[in-house]
Amino acid sequence: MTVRVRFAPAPSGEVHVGNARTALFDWLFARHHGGVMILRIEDTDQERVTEEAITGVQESLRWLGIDWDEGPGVGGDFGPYRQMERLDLYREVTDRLLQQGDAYRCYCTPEELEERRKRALERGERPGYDGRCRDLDEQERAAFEAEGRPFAIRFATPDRDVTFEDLVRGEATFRGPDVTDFVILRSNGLPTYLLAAAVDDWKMEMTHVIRGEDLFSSTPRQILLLEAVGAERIPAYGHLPLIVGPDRAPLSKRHGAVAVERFREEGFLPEALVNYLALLGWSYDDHTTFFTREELIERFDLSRVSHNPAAFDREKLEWMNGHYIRESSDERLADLATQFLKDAGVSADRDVALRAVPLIKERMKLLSEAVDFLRFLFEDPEPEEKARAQIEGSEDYLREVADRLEGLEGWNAAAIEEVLRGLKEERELGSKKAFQPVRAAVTGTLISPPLFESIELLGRERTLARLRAAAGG
RNA sequence: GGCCCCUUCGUCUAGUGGCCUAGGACACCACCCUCUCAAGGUGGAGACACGGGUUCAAAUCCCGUAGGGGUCACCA
Repeated sequence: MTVRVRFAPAPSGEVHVGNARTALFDWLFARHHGGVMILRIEDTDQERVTEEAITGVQESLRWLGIDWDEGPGVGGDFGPYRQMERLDLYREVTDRLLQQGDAYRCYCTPEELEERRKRALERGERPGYDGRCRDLDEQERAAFEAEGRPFAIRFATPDRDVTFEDLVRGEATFRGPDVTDFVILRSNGLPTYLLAAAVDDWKMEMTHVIRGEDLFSSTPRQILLLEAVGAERIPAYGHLPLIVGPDRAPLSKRHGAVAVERFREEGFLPEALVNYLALLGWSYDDHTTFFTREELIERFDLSRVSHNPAAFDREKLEWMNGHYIRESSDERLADLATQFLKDAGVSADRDVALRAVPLIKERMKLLSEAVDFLRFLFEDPEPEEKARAQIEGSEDYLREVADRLEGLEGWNAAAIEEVLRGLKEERELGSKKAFQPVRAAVTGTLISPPLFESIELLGRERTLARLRAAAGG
């Protein structure tokens, strides 16, 4: 049997890392088993889903290197892969359920439901649907119809327990009375998640449904639904622990960046995010931290997925990103750094960036840091406050440095270092006194790539000009 | 509130009754290296939520308590 798994987002904004992690695990599971990865767009909530977000999901997944075999852009034998293009299917299933007596029209208005839910909660009772419209008699029904009341279609859940084997948490049982009747078709004619997802999982022949823990309790409802429509096979379900913020509350924007796209913009490498996310809720052994994509695919196993919510730790992600930056080729880093520089409004030259990359690759945790490190190579610096403080009082010294550098025969880091160290010795200066004013004058900052190499890269002409400008002419 | 799940260093985790004096990683501290900042090296501090059992033996099994999370939507 070919493993078929799907990632089925409801694109209403940017891709949250929690969803990205779910997508990753779906993908790793599919690839590990040589199965099929499907991307399905759950766009039945017309209020929230946007076309832009639908494109965004695909871009984010592609950036992460998560590809799909069926879905938007690639097609497949089980399409269409957008639920809004499958409405006939859902209506057909709903009609069948209605005919079988497994579903009924519910005339309760949202206000009434809200009111009753509130009262139930106050009385300490279960707030789920109370089944009021399930047993309306002909007269009551006729009255509502005559009134022209809009109605939704509810599934009449059978009064029996549902047990299933969860792929990550083991056997789970839901008691009949705890699974209340739920809406499958809204009054606007669109299906709810419960119906659409279940029907699609069935029709698209999903073998495994791996999703977030927030969907855990929708499982019995979907199983009941599939049993009622006579699905020939019901997928195996697995629920992943949620990702929470440092305060253990659900991870959200107030915790900082949570969207994949934001991480990209901030200068994270996709392999760093993937490696980090893989380790959020999953582990391989007691010591392995770095995994290539291939190793992840080979070793991924749902049985090693944790059961408890994991806190997102941005510092560890950054550390890991630094590791991957150091591992990256200078060529790739040069491309990326140039792009970040340009996005920051600095007209950077790729060849210069390539020569500078070896100086900064072990200094960055984020690619965006390349901007501050390399800016001085492309534009004359406006020394920051602390840099100015270093320059003040060192004017004569800087002038002397300029004079000596001007007479230098070769122009390379070693020769430049010799000159500066020579002067340092002559004047009996400490390292700070000797080099920080120069760094300040040349780069406009006190934190920069190594000085001598930076000066070499800058070139004699610009170095002398900056030194003399700082010295007051 | 009902139901369900979870609870090992601050964080991610290893651990499936004796290998645990509880291992690794991030973060933190100290030292080394050093032109700034990093990177790197060495060392350090730091956890089995609590209370009862079971057992020769429990982080590991059972019960309870506390805390956290999920869900009970015409949102997914």
